[in-house]
Amino acid sequence: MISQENTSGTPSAAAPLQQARRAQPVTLRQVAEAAGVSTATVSLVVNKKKAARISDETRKRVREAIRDLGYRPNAMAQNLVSGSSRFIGLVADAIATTPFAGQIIHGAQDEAWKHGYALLIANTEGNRELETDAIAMMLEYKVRGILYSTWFHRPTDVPDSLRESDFVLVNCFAEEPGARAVVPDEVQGGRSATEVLLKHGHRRIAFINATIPAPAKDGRLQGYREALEAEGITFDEDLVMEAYPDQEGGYGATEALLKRDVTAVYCYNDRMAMGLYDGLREQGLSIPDDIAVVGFDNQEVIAAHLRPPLSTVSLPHYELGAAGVRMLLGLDEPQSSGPEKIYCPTVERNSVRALAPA
Amino acid sequence: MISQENTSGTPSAAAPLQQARRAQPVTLRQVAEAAGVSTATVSLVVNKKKAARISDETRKRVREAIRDLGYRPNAMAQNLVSGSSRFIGLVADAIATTPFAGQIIHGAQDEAWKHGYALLIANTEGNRELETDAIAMMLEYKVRGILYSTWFHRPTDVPDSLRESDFVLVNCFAEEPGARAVVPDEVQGGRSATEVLLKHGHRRIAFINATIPAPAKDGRLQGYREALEAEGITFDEDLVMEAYPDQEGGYGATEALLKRDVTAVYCYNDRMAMGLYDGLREQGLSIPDDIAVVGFDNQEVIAAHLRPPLSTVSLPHYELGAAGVRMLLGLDEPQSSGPEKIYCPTVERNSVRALAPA
DNA sequence: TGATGGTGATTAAACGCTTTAGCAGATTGG
DNA sequence: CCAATCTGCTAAAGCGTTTAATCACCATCA
Repeated sequence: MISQENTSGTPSAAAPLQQARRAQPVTLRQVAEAAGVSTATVSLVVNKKKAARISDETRKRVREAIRDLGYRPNAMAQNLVSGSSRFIGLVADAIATTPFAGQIIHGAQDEAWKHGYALLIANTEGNRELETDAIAMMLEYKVRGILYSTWFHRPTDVPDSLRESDFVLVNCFAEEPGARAVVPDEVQGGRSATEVLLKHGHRRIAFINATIPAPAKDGRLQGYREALEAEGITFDEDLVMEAYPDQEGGYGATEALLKRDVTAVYCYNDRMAMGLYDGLREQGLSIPDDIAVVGFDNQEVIAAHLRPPLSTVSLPHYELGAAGVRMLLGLDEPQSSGPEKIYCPTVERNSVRALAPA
Repeated sequence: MISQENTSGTPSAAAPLQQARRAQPVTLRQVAEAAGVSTATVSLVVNKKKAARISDETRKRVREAIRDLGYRPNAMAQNLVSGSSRFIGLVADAIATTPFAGQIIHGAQDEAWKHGYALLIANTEGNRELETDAIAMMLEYKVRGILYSTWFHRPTDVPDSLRESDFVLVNCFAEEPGARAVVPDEVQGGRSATEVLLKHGHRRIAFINATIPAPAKDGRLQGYREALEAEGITFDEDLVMEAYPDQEGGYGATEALLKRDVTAVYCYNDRMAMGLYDGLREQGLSIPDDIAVVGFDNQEVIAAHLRPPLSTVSLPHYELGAAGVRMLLGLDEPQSSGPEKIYCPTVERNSVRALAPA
């Protein structure tokens, strides 16, 4: 633990209030000298090579030296010599606005660590230039591969430099053949959302869809249809409305919704549901007694804390991140074609109640 | 662009549907050979050393070789030889639940990149074991230093291994002398929140504080007092209430609030304000006409989309991240003592209106 | 003419580690 | 008793860079 620069034991005068100047990191060689062995020997015990023939005596001496000196291997030197880095890159387009990217990161990190990889993350906030720099940085660190993720499910184009590495698209996809991708299963999610309502006896169920085109818009609608039809209910186009997918949109849809005489409504997302709550309340209607509501996305801050707490369908961001890593590493059996679709689980809270028999 | 393993031009049969097997990264040596010069020469032109004497002719040949081969420097080799890595570690305790950590990351990354550093991020989700592993990983990558961040402002203890590196606490602090820290200026924030109300003519202003102890609880209250007193209004203890700092808490505080006969209320955070909105609406009261409301935190999903949009005070997470990096790198002049306090700007929306003269 | 200086490059060592081949000495086998 | 085998360890090469030292060549100058 002795600094090579300052063996006097007194704090450097140059940095009086600062933390003590860090010693140069301890190297293998220093451990070797301290233990009176060669660096090769130290390396062998550090890496617990079973095959290596080292006496228990020596092993012990080395381990003590390691402990005494506080040795930490230099991962960069290891990567250099092993020829392959232990990094996986993750570029995200919006880490700072929703927790969605955070959940992807969380999942990716857990899975990556499980396989001995560290995550190199870059946040681009939609800035193309930053993105290019970020990918360049990852390429220079010779990452094992790159996860290219977006905060909402959408088509994307593959940046040129991305192609210099192995990559997987996460929560987005590209037409480009050979571009592997993981996305949420919107259709199944839409089906699940509708089934929650169906299960409680609702038959006339409205769907407030988004106005803006997106895979979610089509998928969630289709899921709604499928669930209805599986119950023998004919799809009624009049029951699907459209609004801008945020609180204001949901609020604004209230009037149109009430004209439909439904007992339940499935909203494109939680934010719309939040707005709708306000609209419904203004009309003196109570949830879930007068009308049942389900959302989509499971945005905790909103869904779990609305009054009553909102039943919704969860976007599997954590799983997307984890599955992205597995796909990158080739651990899942390869998809026959198209993106891998991840299941969207439903989370039931209190915005749906069994329909009282008429 | 020619793979050493497969020069036939046909895709490897081993990976029919997969992406083409990546070629081994191009090295300096290969560029040197292609350009007919030594590796030293290539290195010199890559790094644009002004001092180096290289003919334009050679420079051009080298650059062409670089372009043709698609050369990218190996950052790990660079770090190795330069003796110091270009990494800054950032450990966060909750990236997956709120966007707060995301904003810290965003700020830290921008500032780090500005100085040529890449961010090595680890999410611990409050798991001590993960945290230890994360710090170990960063230490092995010989990071320049570590930013240890928490998602809400609180005291923390410094994990032992953290001390092996330079570090800065971000959004948290420790008694430990020499532990540098950056935190939000809660007192100023509380003052600002109150001033928004004062500025619009309000005099009887309630404060719904949190029940759980935290620097924010004390600081925001003190700011409230200071702002009041600066206006010559004597602090009335009866006007400060306490509730659990979430939606339910805010909702539950409605009744107590209405007993106080105030024209405005300042909530400990946006989530409480959200609950309070519900409570007020149920009482048939309108915001901001019957009562003005300000929150704290500026949680976008909530504050910007409540009806009416909530005026609030922003927690400067982005700035915390950036300032953390600057402090780590020793770019800001050192604080005389205690954590550096970052300004909390107010963001005015529509939940406050000038008080009509009585 | 020989010293001096400038130009444009190269050589070689070093960074911290892994790993293969090999060495010396002890033990065993025939 | 010598060869073969085993045991415990080390020497040295190599990973992809950077950089100080050096070199060959040519022009200039006294």
